[in-house]
Amino acid sequence: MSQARPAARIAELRQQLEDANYRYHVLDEPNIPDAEYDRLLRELDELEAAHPELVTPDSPTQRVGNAPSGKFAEVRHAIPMLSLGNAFSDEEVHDFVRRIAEKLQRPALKFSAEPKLDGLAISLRYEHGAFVQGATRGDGASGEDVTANLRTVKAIPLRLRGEGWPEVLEVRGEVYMPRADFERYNEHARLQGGKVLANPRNGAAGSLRQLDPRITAQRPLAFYAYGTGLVEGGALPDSHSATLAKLREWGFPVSALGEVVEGAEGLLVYYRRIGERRDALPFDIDGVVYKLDDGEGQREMGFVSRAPRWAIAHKFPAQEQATTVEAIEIQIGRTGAATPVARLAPVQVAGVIVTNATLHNADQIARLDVRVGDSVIVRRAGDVIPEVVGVIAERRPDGTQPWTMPAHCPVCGSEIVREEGEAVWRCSGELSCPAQRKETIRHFASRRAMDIEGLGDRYIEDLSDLGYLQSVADLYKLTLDDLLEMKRRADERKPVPAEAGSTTPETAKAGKIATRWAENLIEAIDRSRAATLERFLFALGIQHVGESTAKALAQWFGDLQLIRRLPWPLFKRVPDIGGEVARSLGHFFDQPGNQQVIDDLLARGVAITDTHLPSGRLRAELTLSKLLVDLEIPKITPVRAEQLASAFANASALLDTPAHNFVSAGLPSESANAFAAWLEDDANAQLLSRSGEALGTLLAITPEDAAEAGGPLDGKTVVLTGGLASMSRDEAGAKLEALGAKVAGSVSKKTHIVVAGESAGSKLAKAQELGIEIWDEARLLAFLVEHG
DNA sequence: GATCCTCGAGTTCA
DNA sequence: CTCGAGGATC
Repeated sequence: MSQARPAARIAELRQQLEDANYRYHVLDEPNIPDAEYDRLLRELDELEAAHPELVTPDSPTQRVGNAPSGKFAEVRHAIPMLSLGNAFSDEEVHDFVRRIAEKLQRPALKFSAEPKLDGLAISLRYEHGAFVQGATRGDGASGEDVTANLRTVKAIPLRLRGEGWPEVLEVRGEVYMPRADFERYNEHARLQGGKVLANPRNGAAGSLRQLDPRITAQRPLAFYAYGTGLVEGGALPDSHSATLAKLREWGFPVSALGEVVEGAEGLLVYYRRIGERRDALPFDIDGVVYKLDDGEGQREMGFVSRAPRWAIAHKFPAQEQATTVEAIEIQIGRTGAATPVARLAPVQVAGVIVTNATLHNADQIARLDVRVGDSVIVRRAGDVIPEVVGVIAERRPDGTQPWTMPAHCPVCGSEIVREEGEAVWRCSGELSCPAQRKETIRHFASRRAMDIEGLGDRYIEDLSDLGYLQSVADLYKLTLDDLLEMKRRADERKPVPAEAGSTTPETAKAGKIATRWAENLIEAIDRSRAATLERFLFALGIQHVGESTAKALAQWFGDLQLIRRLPWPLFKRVPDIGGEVARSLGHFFDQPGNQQVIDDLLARGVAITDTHLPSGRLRAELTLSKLLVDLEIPKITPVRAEQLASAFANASALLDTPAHNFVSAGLPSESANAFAAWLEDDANAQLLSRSGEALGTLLAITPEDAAEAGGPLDGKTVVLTGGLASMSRDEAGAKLEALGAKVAGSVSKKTHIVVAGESAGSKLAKAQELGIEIWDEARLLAFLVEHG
């Protein structure tokens, strides 16, 4: 750099920075890394500081102004910023096209179509190529002067590029916040304890209304141009698409998704294509906009009140809606978990009517401070499940109270309690609580458990309320007559609105249908009698025992009679079962009521189809030292357990042993005393004795051969995502497991292969990010064929 | 004790 | 799908 010619260097730096900006925001082809950009900007800043006389308002260093202005001035739009008519259905789009075709008497109309960003409409005024004023849309006739804030938006050029632009040019477009930037900003704000933005749209709007442009400069705002306003001292091309192309040349970002399409069919195809990509786009859109492309046609169509007749916005079903909370009720789950659910005034969100939304737990309610009577924003996040995003504070009616968890279960009246350090509150009624009983039955009968088809929620409700089902075992006691009687009584209880003049033949028909239903259900229950151990264990609904743990238990121990009598520390020999889960299993089997249910189930014909000996892999795990560690005795570390195990032959030898004998075994006196003290508790001594016996029994029956048949996928972790055409994901998972793979539910760096089916989502994205091997369905099928 | 990875549990509507 | 928490690992 030559000190003698700072002006030349300044001009060069500005050019480089502007080019970089243009390539980044308009062409989407960055040419220099961010760090390099920052370096150039710093150099320019220093040069300008040394030569203040060379600073111009359109320099890239001058984006962020200083003094907060007091208030926004009003700006009158030379040409009003119009609103657009809306279309919500295909029919309305056809009407729109038909109206134009009739008036213009022209077939094959061409439209310029582009996504409608969910941001804030603004107007930018350029005089002789320099950005002089920017305003919000306001009411369309006049808006607020937010020039200082708009200058901080890097996607907005401070001076126009190229040539041929009019002396005065107003550009219209949308300021928005890209979704990823919004998330990043919020994450940062949360960490700093700052204010979190409700959604990208509000974020963009709020950012532009900041009085201090230095705050706006920190917000990740972006911009797309979609049209023009006043044009003086020059002319624009006479079609919308060509105008957009010109704007792009002059330095404005223009949506890359814009297209020129023909006729109503073309518009609808475009609408669907964008709709499919909606979730994957980096920004929120609320629809697409169609504009008649040629200027002559536009002029001929003219305006109706304040909207052009040559353009329309075709909206997507709203993903977020406002509604009111009519009540907050709690639901009791299978484990007694009390989940608050908001009852909402019905509202259409993303195509379905939503009346309920989970509030997860009491903490969540406290965080959002949702109250009965509040207006709230409801969203169907990504998939389908509605959630309350936030409260509209301004609309809170007077006299509302913060919500609190009720002290008693609304179903059984038992106390609702919360374990130390846990997030969930639980009804303490256990199986005396009808709600928990019903949920337990529902879980038992569910598809992935015993798979009793036709036993819907309503019937569980009725059967349970009318006393036919005290426990899951009673399912296998039901007779055809029971079911028919139940149905009759249930109908009496809550009669179906009786149709006047209902005739006998109809009643007979209803009777036939009921009989048919009952027969089918009885048959389904009968089919479920043959169950795998894995499904059966899962169906019991033991806390912390889901499908995966149930499967591990079945594989390692193989026999229900063994499992149901195992002291809890032995469960810890199975990988992924720790103290918490082991105790939960022990607690379940310790309860006589549960053992009775199991006995009843077996007595009524439930038969485990795959009983076998414990897995050979278990043998290596069956040592006294491991058992001693699993008992969680204070001061007994693996090293101390090892010492005890080598000095004593078995668990019973440890009983009734004075502490000094433990010291002779090599234990420090502290550990020896702690162990002796632990043994003094009868319950502990008994647990040790029982566990020792169980250890011996297991050792006696566990086969020696630990070798497992090695499959081609041994040791590989596979994740399935998306839909497969040739089989269900479950089937594919079973086949992969048969080849030795471990099928996991989520992608991590430990994953070896991801099988991506149709419309795979975030898991596929994550796999690509982590550079994990990805198979499509064809690859999977080829592999399965190759290996049997 | 911290961190990463999984699993369990709960949830909506047609 | 998302959250919370249990288990494994360093």
